[in-house]
Amino acid sequence: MNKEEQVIMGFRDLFNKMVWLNKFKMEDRLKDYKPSEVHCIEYIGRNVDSNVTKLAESFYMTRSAISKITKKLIEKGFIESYQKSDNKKEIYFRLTPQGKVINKVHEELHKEFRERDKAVFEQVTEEQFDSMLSFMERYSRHLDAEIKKLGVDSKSE
Amino acid sequence: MNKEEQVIMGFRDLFNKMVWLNKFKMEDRLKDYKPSEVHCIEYIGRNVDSNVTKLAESFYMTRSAISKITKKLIEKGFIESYQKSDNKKEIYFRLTPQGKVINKVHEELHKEFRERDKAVFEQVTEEQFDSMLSFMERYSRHLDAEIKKLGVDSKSE
DNA sequence: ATTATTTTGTTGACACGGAAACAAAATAAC
DNA sequence: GTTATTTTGTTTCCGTGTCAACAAAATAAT
Repeated sequence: MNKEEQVIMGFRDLFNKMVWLNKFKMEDRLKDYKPSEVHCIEYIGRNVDSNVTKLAESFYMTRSAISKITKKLIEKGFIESYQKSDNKKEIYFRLTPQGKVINKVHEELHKEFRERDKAVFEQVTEEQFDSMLSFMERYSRHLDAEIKKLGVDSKSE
Repeated sequence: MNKEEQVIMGFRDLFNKMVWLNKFKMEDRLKDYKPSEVHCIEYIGRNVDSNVTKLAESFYMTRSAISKITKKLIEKGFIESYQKSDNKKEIYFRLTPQGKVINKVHEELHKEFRERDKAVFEQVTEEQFDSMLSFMERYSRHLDAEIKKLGVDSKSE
């Protein structure tokens, strides 16, 4: 197995591991809240005028799925929807005070994760950081271009 | 946002993007086969004496899920189960000729993905590769240790 | 040897996410 | 200004994965 494959495979395994572990911790701390719900709360907390479409694109999920999650979050009172006077189609979301509490707990958890992984990151030099970041950015742009190709192709069929 | 967060977030976004795109391509080529099924076929093709438990641990999924997937794969004739004379409990899997065909197609696809991403990897120096790999390995071991802690704690409760 | 515990795999109920079909509003085309 | 197309969001149906409960075999404890 060459190094490219090692990077990809290691990448995948590491990611699965991290998601699994953090999900475990998350469910322990935020017992009644689903990961996807918390994830949405996080996004809505960070981005003003979030809507179903933006959330879906950001999470690589369907609008259908997001629509259901946000519906639940509204029922539970963590987010509320609002519209703008000049647009009767788009529906935006913002956190309620209750939602902000959840967001706070979520941020605390992330802080704990960072603390937990501090030792690993401390061994990384500035150059290594920059090298990894530039690699990821290049790779990401590359995939964006590939995805764009798909979009064009799928519509031209 | 500091560099650690950038790495983690970039990591997550990049991974989501890659999974989404490759899933798209995969479903285009292997129309009737589900990603999880193909994933299992890949693992069983690589590892002798695969069983439900090993697959579940490797994929960070429940035995329940794997049990259902493998059941389907047997019904479809892609894998077959066998046991050893000295153990009437454990059930192992191996690919059938038909399963090997799927595995072949799957490998072809991976080759295409590598080809597609070649340009990105060509810009990576040997030192950068080693640096990334050692980082991932360290991080992975670190998370393993954390997961191990969980196991001990959850049993000592 | 007998009993208790752990490991391994399966099943049924349920929740989550995707695909498709849909309605309503906004935008583009003419 | 009217019609066609696109965008945005929702709902229904269905497949997949998790959880909990379970049975059977293997292993540990005594």
